[in-house]
Amino acid sequence: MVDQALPKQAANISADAADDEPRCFVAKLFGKRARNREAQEERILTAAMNCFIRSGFRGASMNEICSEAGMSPGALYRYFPSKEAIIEKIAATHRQQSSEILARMSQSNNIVDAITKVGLDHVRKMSLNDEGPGPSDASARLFVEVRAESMRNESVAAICELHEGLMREELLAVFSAAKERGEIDPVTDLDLAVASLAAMGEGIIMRNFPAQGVPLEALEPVFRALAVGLLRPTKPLANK
Amino acid sequence: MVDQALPKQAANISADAADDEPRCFVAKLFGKRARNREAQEERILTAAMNCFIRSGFRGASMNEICSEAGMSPGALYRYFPSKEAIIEKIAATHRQQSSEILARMSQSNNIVDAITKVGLDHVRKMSLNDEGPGPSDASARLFVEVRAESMRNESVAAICELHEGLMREELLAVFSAAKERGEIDPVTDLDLAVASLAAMGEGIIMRNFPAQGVPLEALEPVFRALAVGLLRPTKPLANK
DNA sequence: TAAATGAGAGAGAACGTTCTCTCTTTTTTG
DNA sequence: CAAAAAAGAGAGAACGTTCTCTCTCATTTA
Repeated sequence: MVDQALPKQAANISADAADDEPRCFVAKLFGKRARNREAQEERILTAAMNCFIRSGFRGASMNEICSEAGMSPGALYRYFPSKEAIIEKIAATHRQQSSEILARMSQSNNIVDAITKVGLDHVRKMSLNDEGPGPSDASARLFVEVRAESMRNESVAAICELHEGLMREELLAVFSAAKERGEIDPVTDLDLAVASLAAMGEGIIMRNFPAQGVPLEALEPVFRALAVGLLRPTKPLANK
Repeated sequence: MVDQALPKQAANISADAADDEPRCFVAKLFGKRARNREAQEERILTAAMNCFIRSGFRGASMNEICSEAGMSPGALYRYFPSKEAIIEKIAATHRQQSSEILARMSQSNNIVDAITKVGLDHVRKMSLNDEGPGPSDASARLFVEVRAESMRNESVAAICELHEGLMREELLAVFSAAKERGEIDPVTDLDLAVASLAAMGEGIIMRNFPAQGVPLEALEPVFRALAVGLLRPTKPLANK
């Protein structure tokens, strides 16, 4: 008696889960409705990002975002409870993209090559405006905007700290491994090297060299010099 | 008849110009009134800077600035025609402080020492909050704020470009001199080195290491490594 | 038909700015 | 030098606009 409903639900999951008209509670999670909701949220986020790039977090109004999304305020507020929530979501997405590049850092056994590559990947990803519209320095603008906001908005600060902490950990792990392999001078302060590299990488992303006519390849020796200078790698055949 | 008034003014200039109660048109420039006006402008700018550090250019309201300055809107608008004008003035002042450090760059004949020193000076000046109140990363906040604003505000962009152009010129001149002295590998791309150094310096200032517990001295080897890596100086007694 | 979705007017607060008025200081006049 | 006139400085209410967000009501979807 009590357990009559449960087998029914279970049956529905296995039988109708892929249907167009789900009739059970999983519909909320996987049905057409849910898919539409996600699409709308995406639409809003894309529009908001364009507006924030154009006018800044504080400078862009909800009306501007609504227009860009082709949506009424009533509709938009069905998907996001506040402007703040949109800001936080966009800050999180943007910083996550950064940290994902680091997470896939190659475990090459040449530490200088590894960080040169990761630096270039980072700049490539954050600088080149893959989608058509918008200014070529779109990502750099968003980067600075998020950093500025994180300095006076606790929620955004926490979001940044989360992803930047991950990035620092990742870098530190790779550096530590290289140190143990004897690739790096044991005297090197790894924490300082990580922090310095991160800060300088931010500086380079912020100024958006590719958008100013400096080709990506030109940055290769810059990152290499940075890596050599900060990590003081022992030469392949050390002379000591 | 027509020129009766004029000699009177001229006489006043030579006789009473240094008095407490000037009666001629130079009073407008050097009198008590003018001094008071400057003091008030200063008061407004200081208040506005605190507000902008706290809430950002767009986040701070004119009421907030008025309260901080202990002044009514009516009074404030007597000194600045708009919020925009205050923003521009503060952006200009902040960037000028940066460029002034570069302008006094020592003409040491050791290029690595020179840029290490200038880098440290820059961080010291921009990081340490000399005045008492406000967060310790006040200058870094303003730095990021100005950079963000410069990416979507043409007036602020022009102000930044002015001072940053001066800084680049100064650096380039020093580097060129060093190159001619044979201190730097002739192959080095000086323009790229200048741009990279500037970008990385901005990154370091932005992250405000001193405020995060990293002492200034710790940054000395970082700047040194940066200089060596980017400029590829020839060793005192080159081995080629 | 019941629930989900959206449009759009609009509420209410906050915004940057201006206006009017008062008080003080400076200059001119008799 | 005293009185009158002008100019400067500031306070604070009020302006029109714009802000974020809500509410009502129509339409679509299942």
